Amino acid sequence: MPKIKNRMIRQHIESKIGKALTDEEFDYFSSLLRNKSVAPKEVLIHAGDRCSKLYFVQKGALHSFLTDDVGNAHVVQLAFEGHWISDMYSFHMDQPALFTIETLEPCELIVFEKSAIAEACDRLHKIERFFRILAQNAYAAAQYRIARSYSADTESRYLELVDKNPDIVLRVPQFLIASYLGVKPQSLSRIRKQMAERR
Amino acid sequence: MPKIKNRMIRQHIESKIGKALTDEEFDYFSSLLRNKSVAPKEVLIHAGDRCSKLYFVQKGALHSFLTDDVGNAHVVQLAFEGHWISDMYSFHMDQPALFTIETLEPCELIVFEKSAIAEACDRLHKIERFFRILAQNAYAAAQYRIARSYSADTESRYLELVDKNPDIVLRVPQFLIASYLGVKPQSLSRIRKQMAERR
DNA sequence: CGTCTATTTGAATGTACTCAAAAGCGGTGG
DNA sequence: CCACCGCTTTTGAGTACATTCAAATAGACG
Repeated sequence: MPKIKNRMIRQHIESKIGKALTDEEFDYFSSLLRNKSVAPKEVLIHAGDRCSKLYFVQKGALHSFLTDDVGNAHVVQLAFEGHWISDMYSFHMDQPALFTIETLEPCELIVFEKSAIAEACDRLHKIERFFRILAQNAYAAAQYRIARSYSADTESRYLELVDKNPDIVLRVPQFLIASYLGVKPQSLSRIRKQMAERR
Repeated sequence: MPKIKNRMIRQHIESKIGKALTDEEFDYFSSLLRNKSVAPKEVLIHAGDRCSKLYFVQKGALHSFLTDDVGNAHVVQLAFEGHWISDMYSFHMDQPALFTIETLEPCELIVFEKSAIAEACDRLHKIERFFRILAQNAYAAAQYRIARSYSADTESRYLELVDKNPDIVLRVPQFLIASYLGVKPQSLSRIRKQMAERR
């Protein structure tokens, strides 16, 4: 029953734009999107493909990563309930995707096609605003992450990550967290050991 | 004469949204912004302040940087003609600025106040769209930069930077370029030496 | 219970770092 | 015009920290 399943996204939109959608507006918007269930370890987007979708996470966890020339994977984003994930570079720039996006858990997603978003933005000013705010928030978060990567060491960033996302250590394997923080799993293991030894 | 001075921004907006603004629309928009000339080495935003402005660079060069706990500066953005610069984190999140923004050359800027942008976005759907696309592009560029920082070494990123911005070596001191690339000036100097030795 | 993967630990290595000093470069004033 | 000054860039030498390689331990799952 999509009305129930999409309640989360309606609240999400309304809270971002700071005003309510009419039922008519939301029904229209709702008709443009679809729900998708995905098993763990499924790849939604392969690096190199074109990505013309945005995914909203209703339930589950995913990560995006890139593989460098020597074959090492680097986690770029970890996404949980209420987050968005996609290859924004590919989506907005019409270029091959930089990242691969893969589920970590069974996921309930809402899929937004690029064409549907374009249409909704044309038709409803409120939806255009929503996506403006979404992009701004994402950009601000990216800036913050860049800032932290310069100004804080791995230990601080690990603690901040766990603090903001307490269940991350249960839901995401440590080697992916290490990768997200930009270090090797051995290094994160040693950092955690040091922290434990200091109590 | 503002009409002439703002022609650049009008073209910029129209090219981003893919349609023309009426004279009426642009005159209204134009009335909300102001021009500003700034001498080199002037600080526009101090880290820690609230930043409620966006700057569009008509002429000149600027950089944003943050200072870490041990006093090292890290360049986050280099902005030239046709670019935007601000502390987007502060601007969108209403938090203290992460970065300091400083001119490198004499600059001609267009200043957008947050309140003016909010008003223009309310009034004109086209302007809302413009700022959506702007934020999306900025985010995509940030993702690309993160991807490159993982997958390419400093030498490749230096070459890419110079390639995309040939006059950067003339306009920006090398130690700032090094900082932008995330290394010490000594390291960039050595990298350049190695490149020269390989011919 | 056995297999596969993740995590931990150890030892050696390497790359960028710090400290330090010299050389280069640009602008100012004598 | 040249000498000096401040700042940037280069170069050298030693260091530190994450990395690599390797192996052992621990956990998860059929």
